[in-house]
Amino acid sequence: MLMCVGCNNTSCLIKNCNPDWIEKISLQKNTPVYPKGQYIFFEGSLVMGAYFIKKGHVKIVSSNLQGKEQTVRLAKAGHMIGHTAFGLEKYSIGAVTLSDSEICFVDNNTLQQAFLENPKFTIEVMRFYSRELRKSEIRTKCLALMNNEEKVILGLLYIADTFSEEETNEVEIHLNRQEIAQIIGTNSEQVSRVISILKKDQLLETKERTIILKDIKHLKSTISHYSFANEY
Amino acid sequence: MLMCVGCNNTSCLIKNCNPDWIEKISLQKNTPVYPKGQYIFFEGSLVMGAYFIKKGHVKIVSSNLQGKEQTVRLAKAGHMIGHTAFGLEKYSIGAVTLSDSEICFVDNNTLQQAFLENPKFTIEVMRFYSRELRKSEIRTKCLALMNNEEKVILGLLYIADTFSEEETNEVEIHLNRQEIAQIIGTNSEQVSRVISILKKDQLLETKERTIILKDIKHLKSTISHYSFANEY
DNA sequence: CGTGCTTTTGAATAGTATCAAGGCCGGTGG
DNA sequence: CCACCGGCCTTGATACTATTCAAAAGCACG
Repeated sequence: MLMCVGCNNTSCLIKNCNPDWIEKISLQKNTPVYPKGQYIFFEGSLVMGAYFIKKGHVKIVSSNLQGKEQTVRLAKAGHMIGHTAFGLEKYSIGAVTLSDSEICFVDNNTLQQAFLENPKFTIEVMRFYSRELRKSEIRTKCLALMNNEEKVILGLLYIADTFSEEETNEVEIHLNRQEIAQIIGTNSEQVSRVISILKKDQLLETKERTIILKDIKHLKSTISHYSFANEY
Repeated sequence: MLMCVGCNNTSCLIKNCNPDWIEKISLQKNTPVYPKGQYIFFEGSLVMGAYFIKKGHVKIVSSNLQGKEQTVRLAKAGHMIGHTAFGLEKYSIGAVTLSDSEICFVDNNTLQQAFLENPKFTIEVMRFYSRELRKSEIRTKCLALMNNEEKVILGLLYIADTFSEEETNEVEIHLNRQEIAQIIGTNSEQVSRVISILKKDQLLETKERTIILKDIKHLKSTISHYSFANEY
């Protein structure tokens, strides 16, 4: 049994509950270990509760019936995925791990009670959703107005932001071309082309199949006219 | 002074506060009347509080520095716009009325206190943001995967959903081609072309400059393979 | 009844997606 | 250890879609 007290994930939203509730949630939740590439929940399945990422990286995906898949959000430790539903409701999105992950699941009933009795917790969850909504809306704008090259740069920066722990000017990316393409709504060939151009411009290197961004600041500056602040 | 008690907007989130807080907010808020086409707040301005739409329709917009504007969300009575910020923070988006509107403004301090003391209110605001996030993510998918014709249909349905009060199979739309184009990330010519096609197919009529959707159900069915549920 | 804006439509252009082929590993099995 | 196989990546050619440019028609307003 993994207790929340002593959990090293300082950004976990559950930490905003008061001590007895943190213990209550500790006892109720479970925290499976997901290997890379595993589904956490599927599009169309029933919502039983919410997931709090303790460790690892996750993509939120949505498909059409022809099987084309779009990645609509990336999430990392401290993020909440799934959502809180009253009664029966189905996920309109799915979630897949991008790296080995540990993810805490809390069921709807416990969550509802926790919300009612822990205002600070509820407020922080609300603010989390509010922030994510803003980010999603800025992404909508970018995907609507940008050309392919700009979109690829946006995607790489978004991935870098999600995957790098500390502030740095150099980040490694381990997603393949297809996965990057699905984040920005294009195909793997286009991603490959843009990466080739950026390689010529010395903005990144590729070693085997990992991409190494060499100059995050410069990359950011190339698309900075689309939004102020570092929100993807 | 417009008091919340007796306000006919049943879907207002503030109604979830307890009676004394509803009165407190009533006394503090103010409710300007905005004519059509008016800015409620600008991209880049300071966040002083949140706005609750009492009456009317609003578009949330975001621009790049070249002046191209994208509409990222539509909002109607009962929706909350702007967001709750701690300390100094700037809007990354702007809001413009699409029809004559009445919009209640509540400042940050009052809101913070209300959140702390009205769990039900906070929960409903959280759930509102959660729902909007899901809708935004489904929109991301649609805009990424759809072709132009499908996007126009999506846009028309989204507008119809926002503007029509009751469930009906026929809705009038009073936005111009340019405004529709900005919702789906294209230009007015494309919108015009698709509308011509849909007119030939008897799915809509145009009278002067208003668009009348004649068969919402049929329009929905043409893009139904992109998502289940009626979420835009 | 002009004047100016929006809409519509066509044609030219640019950009993106698709198709196809070859190269580059990494893994497997001889 | 090496050869082969399969998957991913890269690049080019082609087809297609969407954007841009332009012109004419429609409508709204003074």
